[in-house]
Amino acid sequence: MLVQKTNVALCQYNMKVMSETKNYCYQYPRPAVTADCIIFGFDEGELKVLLIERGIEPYKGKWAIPGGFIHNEESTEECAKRELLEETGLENVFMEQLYTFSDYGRDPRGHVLTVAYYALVKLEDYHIHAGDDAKYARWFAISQIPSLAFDHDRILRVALSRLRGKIRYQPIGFELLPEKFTLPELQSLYETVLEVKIDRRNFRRKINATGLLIDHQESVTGVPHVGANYFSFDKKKYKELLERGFNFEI
Amino acid sequence: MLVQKTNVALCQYNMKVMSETKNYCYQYPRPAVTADCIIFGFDEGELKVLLIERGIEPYKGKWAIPGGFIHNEESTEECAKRELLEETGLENVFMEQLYTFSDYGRDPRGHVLTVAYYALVKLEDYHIHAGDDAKYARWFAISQIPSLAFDHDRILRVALSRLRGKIRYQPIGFELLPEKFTLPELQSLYETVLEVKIDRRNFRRKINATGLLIDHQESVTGVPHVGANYFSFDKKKYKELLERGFNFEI
DNA sequence: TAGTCTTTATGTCAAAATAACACGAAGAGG
DNA sequence: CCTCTTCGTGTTATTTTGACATAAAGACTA
Repeated sequence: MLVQKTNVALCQYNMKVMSETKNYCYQYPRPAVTADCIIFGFDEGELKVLLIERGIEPYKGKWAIPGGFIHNEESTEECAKRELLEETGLENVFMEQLYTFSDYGRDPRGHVLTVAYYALVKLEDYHIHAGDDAKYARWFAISQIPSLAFDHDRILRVALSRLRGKIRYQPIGFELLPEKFTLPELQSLYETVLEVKIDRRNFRRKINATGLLIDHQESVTGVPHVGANYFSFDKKKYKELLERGFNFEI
Repeated sequence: MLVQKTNVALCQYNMKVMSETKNYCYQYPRPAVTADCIIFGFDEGELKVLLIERGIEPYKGKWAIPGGFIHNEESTEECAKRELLEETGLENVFMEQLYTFSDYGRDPRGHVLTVAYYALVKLEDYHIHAGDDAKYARWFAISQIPSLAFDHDRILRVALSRLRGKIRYQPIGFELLPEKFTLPELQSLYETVLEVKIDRRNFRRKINATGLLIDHQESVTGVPHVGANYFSFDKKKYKELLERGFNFEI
C-alpha cells in the first residue's frame, strides 16, 4: 500500500513534469540548438558589430551576439532571420552561414550547439527601424568590443576572418554601404576591413575595370571641397556575369 | 480505486518508457544532430568519394555519405572523426567543417540537423587500413555517383564546390596525394578538380615560385620514358610563411 | 643494338596587370 | 579673394601571365 501510494505520487510528478516542463523525450540525449548572428555595419570609417546586453543568466549583464533557440520544425537559417528581425527590425539583409560550434562546455546550461550566421547591414536602413529592443542593443566598433558572453569572442573572430577573406572575392562589401555610395567611401570600407592602405588611383582603376558600378552623375554637396560622385552596384549585371563564369576580385 | 490503479499502470509505463527508451526529456523540442563526412580521394587521375550502402531504413540499400548521430557530450567534430575512424579506419587526416543542414523534412525520421565535414585522404594510406566495413563502403568516381540517400546529393555538391574553391587558395591538394608525388601528378590533380587544362610549363613555374616543394632528387622508375621527379610539400616552411602573412595561390 | 615511342624538363617573348607616383580643379569658410 | 581640403585623373616601370617547341631519357621491339 505504501508502495502504491509512492508510485502514484511519483506518477503524478512524472505527469506534471512531462506535461508542464518536459514534454519532449528522446531515446538518446540531444544538444539544444541555437542560431546566433553576427551583425556587421559600417559607419564613419569604422566596422561595427551589433551586440545585445543579456538580461538573464547565464552571463547576465554581459554583451553577446544576438541569437536564440530554434523553434519546432524551424531551420537554423529561419531562426537566425527571425532573431535578426526580432532584435533589430531588419529583414532582407545579406546573411550567410558562418560556422557551427558544438564543443561541450561552451554553455554552462549544458550541451548547446550553435549555428552561427553573419549579416551585413546598411546602417542607413537600420536607423529607420531601430527602436523596440534598442535599449539592450548597441553598435560597437570592432576595436572596442568588450569581453563577450559564452564563446562569442571566438565566434566574432571567426566572423571577422570570414568577412576579410570574402570581401576580396565576392561583392559583399556593397551590402555594408548605402544604395548610393562614393568611391572614397567604398575605398575606406576596403581599407578598414582589410586593414591596408590602398592607392586611390589604382583602386579606382580596379573598380572601374569590373564595369559593375552605375554612375549616378550626382555629387556630394555641402562639403568644403569638390563633392565625390555617387555610384551604385549593378546587381543585375553582376548576376549575368556570374553565370558566364565571371570572378569578382578586388 | 480504479483511478488509482490506472495511475499506477500509467506511472509504471512512464517509468519504463523513461528508463528504457526515452530517458532524455527537455522542455522544448530539439532536433537530433548528426555529423556526416564527405571523404575525397584521388586515384588514377580521378577524384573519388567514399560512400556507404545503408543497411537499415530509411533509404535502406541506398548509398550515402558516412556519418551518424552524436554521442553524449561529443562535439560534431569529434563525432565526424569517430565516424571516419569507424567507417574507414583512417585517423589524422585533413578534415574541415563544411556546412550545417537543418531544413525540416530533410530526414523522414523527424527533425535532424546535420553538420557536414569533408575529409581529404591519401589513398595510399587507405589501402593499408581498409577491410572491416569494406563490404559496405566503396569509392565512386565523381562522374559516377549514384543517387544518394537523404539530401546527400546536395551536401556532396556543396563539398565539391568548396573543394574547388579552396584548392586554389590553400595548399589542401597535397592532402590527396602520397607523401612523395610528381609534378605531373600534382598538375593532373588540379586539372581534374578544377576541370581545366593547364600548360605544363606555366604550372611548374607557378609551383616553383612558391618555393614550397622539396625536391627528393629521385625519379619514377619502370616507366617506358624519362621518369618524373619526386617532390614533397614543405609543411613546416608553409607554416612559417603563413605567419608572415603569405598567401598560397595556384 | 638501333630505332621507335612516350613523357619529362626547360626558356623566351609578347601581352596584360600591377604598383608607384603628382597636380590641377572645385567648393566652403574665413 | 585667399586658403584649405579632398576629388579626379594619366604615365611609366616592373611584375605576372599566357602562349608556344625542342631535346633527352627510359623501355620495348624488331
